[in-house]
Amino acid sequence: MKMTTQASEPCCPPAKEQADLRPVEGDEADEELATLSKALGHPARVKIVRILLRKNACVCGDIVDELPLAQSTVSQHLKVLKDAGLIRGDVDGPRVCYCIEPHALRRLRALVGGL
Amino acid sequence: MKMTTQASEPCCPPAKEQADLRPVEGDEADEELATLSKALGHPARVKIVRILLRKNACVCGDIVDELPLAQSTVSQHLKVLKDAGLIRGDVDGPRVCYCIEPHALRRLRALVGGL
DNA sequence: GTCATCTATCGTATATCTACGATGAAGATG
DNA sequence: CATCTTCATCGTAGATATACGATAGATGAC
Repeated sequence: MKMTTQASEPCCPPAKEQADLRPVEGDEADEELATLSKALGHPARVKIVRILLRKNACVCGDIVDELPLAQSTVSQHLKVLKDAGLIRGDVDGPRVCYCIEPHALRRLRALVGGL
Repeated sequence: MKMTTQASEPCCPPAKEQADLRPVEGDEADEELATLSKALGHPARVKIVRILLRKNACVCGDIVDELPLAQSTVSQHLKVLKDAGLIRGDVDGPRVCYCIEPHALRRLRALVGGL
């Protein structure tokens, strides 16, 4: 029998809305926008982000089931998103719970909006 | 003597604001967001987009001067942006005038905002 | 026509990306 | 302890990206 997504304790609390004062222009902003964009620059990764947003909570394990890709490939995509700061992965026993980093998404929106 | 950016006739008129009714979710939207993001996924291309936005008009020729890259490399980046639909290039005599495709940028904002 | 200018394209070398199967590490279960 | 589950990492093959110099094509100036 398989337990599916039984997030008893939320690993990603609401997180207080905190203003991001960094500039949306300049070399650093350019690098940042490029990094975040590159991370979103693959359909599978866009889908992963949507999955995490849709459930609006940690997703512990069954991301692979929702994509037509091998487990190792999904793990690689998750790593790309994590390295870019867009998602977070918290170890919860035998599995890892992934969730969105809301402030990274807000930052991306700010940077794209600043164009 | 070198003529610099003497855009007598604007190749990129204001373009009427037209609502984009396409969905911001689903497989097609995912592909679209991935394509646009990928195009922005390099600092040089972010800078190019900013240059075009800053002048708010066609830029005819001197994009290369603003980047620490060879002319052929800049041309390649421009092609990536053009293939993604983010910019347009109009031949104007001996040079080519590049400008932003405003609706593509709006579409990107809508897609990112829809996350 | 000849020359200069601007840009795209070709060829090329190196690096990164993307995908997979196989293996390894950590925790749960018996 | 032995086993199962879950996920990361390794190794690898093929594709794509990135950068450059060299070259070609188109246009304007002479």
